[in-house]
Amino acid sequence: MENYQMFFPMSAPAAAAADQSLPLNMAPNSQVFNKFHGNSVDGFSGFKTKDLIKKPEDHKESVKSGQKMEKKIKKPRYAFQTRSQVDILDDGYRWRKYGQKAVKNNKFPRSYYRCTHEGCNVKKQVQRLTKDEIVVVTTYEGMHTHPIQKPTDNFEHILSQMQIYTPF
DNA sequence: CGTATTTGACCGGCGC
DNA sequence: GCGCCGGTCAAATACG
Repeated sequence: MENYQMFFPMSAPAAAAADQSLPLNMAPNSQVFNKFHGNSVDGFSGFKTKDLIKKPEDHKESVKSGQKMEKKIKKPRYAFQTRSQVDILDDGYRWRKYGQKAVKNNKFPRSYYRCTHEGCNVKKQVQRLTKDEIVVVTTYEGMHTHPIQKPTDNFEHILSQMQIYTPF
């Protein structure tokens, strides 16, 4: 694959609309991307939080008696779709691909990614719609527990940091 | 040479 | 119990 460098208009794509109880600190002092690539019209065509989750959670609790667990919050997943020609939507985090499966009723495969930060088990999956093959659905699962580590952003960050270490 | 990606195997849940 | 299905693992491979 080629390296398509995409810039996302928002720094915290999915977790921004997260209504979870997790202490999300996606990118507190982070940056604002304004350079969106090409597609000026409707970068986002939709945003649905838990609509396309196949199953809420009917899992039996790991604990049976004595304690009650929040059965509401199990695995928060946030999906949003983007119009893009490429699948790789770089949102600023490092993702390592760990799987790819074909989806039923869809001729395009679905890719599974995982955040490569230690202790940060955020997963995401990228899927393309058969109906509109320019629509890419990205589903996030979990919350990042570390600041963003976008290379480009880091560059600016490093530059600003350098001013601390250099007398100029 | 170290790291990320690829890709078939594997595994657990669920329906029949 | 068996087979399908969705998700993950891991060894091999590609890539810088």
